[in-house]
Amino acid sequence: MPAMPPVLPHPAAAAPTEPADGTPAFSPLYQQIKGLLTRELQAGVWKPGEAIPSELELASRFKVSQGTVRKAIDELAAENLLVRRQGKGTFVATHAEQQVQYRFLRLMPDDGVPRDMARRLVDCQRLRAPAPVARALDCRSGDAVIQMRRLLLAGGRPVVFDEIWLPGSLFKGLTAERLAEYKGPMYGMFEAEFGVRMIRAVEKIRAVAADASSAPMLGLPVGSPLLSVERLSFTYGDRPVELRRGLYNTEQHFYRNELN
Amino acid sequence: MPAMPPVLPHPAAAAPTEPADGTPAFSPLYQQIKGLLTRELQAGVWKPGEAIPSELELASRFKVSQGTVRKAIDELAAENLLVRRQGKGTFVATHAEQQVQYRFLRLMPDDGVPRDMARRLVDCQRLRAPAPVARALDCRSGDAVIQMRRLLLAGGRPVVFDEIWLPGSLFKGLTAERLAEYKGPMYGMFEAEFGVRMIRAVEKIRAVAADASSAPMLGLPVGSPLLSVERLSFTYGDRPVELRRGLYNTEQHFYRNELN
DNA sequence: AAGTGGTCTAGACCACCTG
DNA sequence: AGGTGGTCTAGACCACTTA
Repeated sequence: MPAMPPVLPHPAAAAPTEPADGTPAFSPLYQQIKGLLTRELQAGVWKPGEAIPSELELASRFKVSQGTVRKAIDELAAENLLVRRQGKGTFVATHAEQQVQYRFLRLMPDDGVPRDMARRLVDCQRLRAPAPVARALDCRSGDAVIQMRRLLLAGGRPVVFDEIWLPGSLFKGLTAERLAEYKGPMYGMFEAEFGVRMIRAVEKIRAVAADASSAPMLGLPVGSPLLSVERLSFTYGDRPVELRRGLYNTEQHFYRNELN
Repeated sequence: MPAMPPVLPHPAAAAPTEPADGTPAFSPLYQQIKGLLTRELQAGVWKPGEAIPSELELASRFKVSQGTVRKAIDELAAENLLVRRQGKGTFVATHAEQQVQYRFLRLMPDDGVPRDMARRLVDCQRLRAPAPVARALDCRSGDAVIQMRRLLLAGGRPVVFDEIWLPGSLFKGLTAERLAEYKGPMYGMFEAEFGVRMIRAVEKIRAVAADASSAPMLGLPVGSPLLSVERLSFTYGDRPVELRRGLYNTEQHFYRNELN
């Protein structure tokens, strides 16, 4: 006698084949599980670096098979929200305690050996969002934002000049002092101190000429070609939470990208 | 009575746990299947755009379950070697007949609406590989290579000036005429006419100043900042088969990149 | 030894496409 | 109706980690 086949579709999967509005909207079970896990991550049920419950535990909690939980976790791991470690468990991804110091920084020295860079804070102030910044951060022009500028140095020489904009509402109490005293990557501090986790980002890259304000910062003559990297970073739910414009001196470094 | 459990490990999986040399070298079944499929792709058993055998067909051919074939194909699809189409089959990926005209070109106009660009061939000649080109293409300095230069134009204005180097051994018979007459993306021609398929690429991006030879090509004054995009493209087995250096005018375009 | 993720199987059913 | 990929299950066993 063969194993009992399921008699009914799984309750959570019982969605109409084609809703009235024409949108496809058929959601496999594992996608729903993925959504539930994402919401718990967003709510901070499990902190960055912590283990989430085991696959079997989650399977019994959600009343699905291990394989279904597994597929959900697979996708979250592919999106770098979770990290699997065989024999140990599945962990919430974190920007801190990471082998790569800057997960989003694609700059490499010409010899290809990544070395870690020193940081030097230039200034940090609260002010009202200029219109383009407000547009990018999806807040109102004039809302409180934090602007901060800093340098990254390789071998004592400035290589990157960053100007960073953060929504004031999410980063209350962020001051130059707290920035200065924190060790490790800035995104690590953001998630540990402010609960803001950068999930993904898009960059717009151009070549520009160094102007009178950026040239001295990088110790270059005005007019030198610089890589302009404008980055918009997102947290859960595709909410933009950081706008950053970096000017890179690419005389001894390059921006590395992989295509496939 | 429960279903008969497997009595022996699957023959193909019967690899020693720890070989003498210390390298881990445990290969799950689906990885071995993936390797077999990759070799058949490389050998050209199935041409770009064609369907490969169905999962059940492959499963019975390899004497494994459908799930194992499925996982192998999943990975190949994630690497863009195969394309799955529900209800139709699994197909060999191709650079031709693709919705995106240039799969590897990340350049976008400022308004974000991708338009297709015109091509203009500048020149195309065979010559002996200079040392740096030979090093990148993993051939001997002095070997025959094809050098070709061309422009991409948006709205009639030049935006990209490319210099492309190809190993002569793989592209016998490539001439300016054949390039000019071919419609569609160049990589599409490479795979259709020469059986060379670009699988992945790495790019090194810098900001440079337009020099006396590039500035006129792009209709810009000498010294204008340009994005320099050096791309090395690989085919199966990580063999480098194209070196390309593009100079992008980023006044009205930007290079778009996603991080996650 | 126990717990975790990783692999593999066999089988059922669903969604999609084509004759 | 029949074929293809896509989802889901239940269960076994393997590899890795920790105690």
